[in-house]
Amino acid sequence: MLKKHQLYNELKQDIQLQCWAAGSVLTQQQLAEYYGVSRIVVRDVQQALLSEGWLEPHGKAGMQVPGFSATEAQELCLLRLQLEPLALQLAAANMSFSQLGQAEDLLAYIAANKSLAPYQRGELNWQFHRLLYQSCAKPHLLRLLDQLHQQVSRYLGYQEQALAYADTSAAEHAELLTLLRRGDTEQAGKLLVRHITEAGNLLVQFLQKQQGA
Amino acid sequence: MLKKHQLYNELKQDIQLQCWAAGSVLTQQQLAEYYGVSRIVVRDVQQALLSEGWLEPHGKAGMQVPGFSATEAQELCLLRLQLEPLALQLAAANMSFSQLGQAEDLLAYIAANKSLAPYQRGELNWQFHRLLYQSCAKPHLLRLLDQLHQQVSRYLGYQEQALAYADTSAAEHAELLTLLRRGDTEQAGKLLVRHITEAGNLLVQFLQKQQGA
DNA sequence: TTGACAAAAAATGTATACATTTTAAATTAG
DNA sequence: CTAATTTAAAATGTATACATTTTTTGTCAA
Repeated sequence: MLKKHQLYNELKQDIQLQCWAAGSVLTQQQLAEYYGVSRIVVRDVQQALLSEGWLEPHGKAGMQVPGFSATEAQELCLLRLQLEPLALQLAAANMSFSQLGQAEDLLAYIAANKSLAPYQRGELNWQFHRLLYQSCAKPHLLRLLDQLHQQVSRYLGYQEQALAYADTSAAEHAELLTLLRRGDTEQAGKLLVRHITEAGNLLVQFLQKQQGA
Repeated sequence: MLKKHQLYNELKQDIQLQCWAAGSVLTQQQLAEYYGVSRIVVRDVQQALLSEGWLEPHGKAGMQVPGFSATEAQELCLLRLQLEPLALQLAAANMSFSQLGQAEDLLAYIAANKSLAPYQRGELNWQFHRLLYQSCAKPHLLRLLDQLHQQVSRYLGYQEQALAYADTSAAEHAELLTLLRRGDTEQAGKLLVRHITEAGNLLVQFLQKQQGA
């Protein structure tokens, strides 16, 4: 029988992989039966996923799997641009070489495993970014960034479109590390802005095309 | 018998008013007995308050009432400065006169009731700010701002120190409205930055003094 | 006295049962 | 046949009971 955090992970992933289609209304009973757990557990998990944007309220019965919109993706990109460069700038001052090393290990690991599942790759990429911001010592800022990442990662279940971008992305990550090691915070910040903007534009364009069709 | 949202409001307010001192560990049973509700309800409310920063995890038993620190207040101010001017700028383009009117009504109401409880005054002040940002049409940005406000308002339970600032604050609010009505987004943004910075500094200084003692 | 181990008490997690609310259906009056 | 009101079904909220985990207390041996 599934434990709470297991159900949390499974349901989240099932939503990301669109096993539950956007727009579906998921009731407690339905999920409890499907995953073989008690309704209480479902309630807790639904509540958690609700506060993280993986589910939306739906009147008084059930919760709804949210859809995708280019507008929302654009907003998320805007917020990343507003907060991540700040986090990087603040972190740069306190960043240790061991952290830069950890980040480099992550890049190497991603590069070595060419055939990771999209959502795994996305998760590791975020871990890389997260590592760069870690030293900013601003818990609330980091919390907001984690939330934003959750929202963005919901969009990256798709992510066939992002595979084309993987190489560019990896190259920019490496360059980011070089600049940080050199202490060139200024350039690192500018690169990060480009990096986020590019990824955002790619996603937005993809969604716009899809909305047109 | 208290309903869920009633318990939510009462407990939150009791924390803000320091009926439960910072550092206290609140168990489900304790709260269930004290407020005369079932543990299930307490669980839900605790979870909600946890995600909003009114409670913190505490090992595996109970949740802890968080304390106050000048550093945290500083961070919250920084984040407000990073996000609220952006929201105002985006909102300015779409702002209607009826919204400006609503905001003005709010100011008048606050001015008329000199003897509001501190937390009520704080709530109304935020409603004013919120109204100015509303038209930005960025749900996630507004959500983040609401979260930040919750965090800040936790600090304003104190707020004897903020009473001295009330007049200045009201004057700046009025000036903000004048600038917006005139369409001078640029100046309005600058004033907002000053406004948030001043309030932040006052709070931080107050906390620093208190930490010294 | 101290440290470790065992037993009991307390707290949380989870399931089941019941109550309330909401939604859908069905029946009836116009 | 339509609309409205009533009735049944379904979903969620809440309480109680049980299971599991954690913490504390107490005892015994070194």
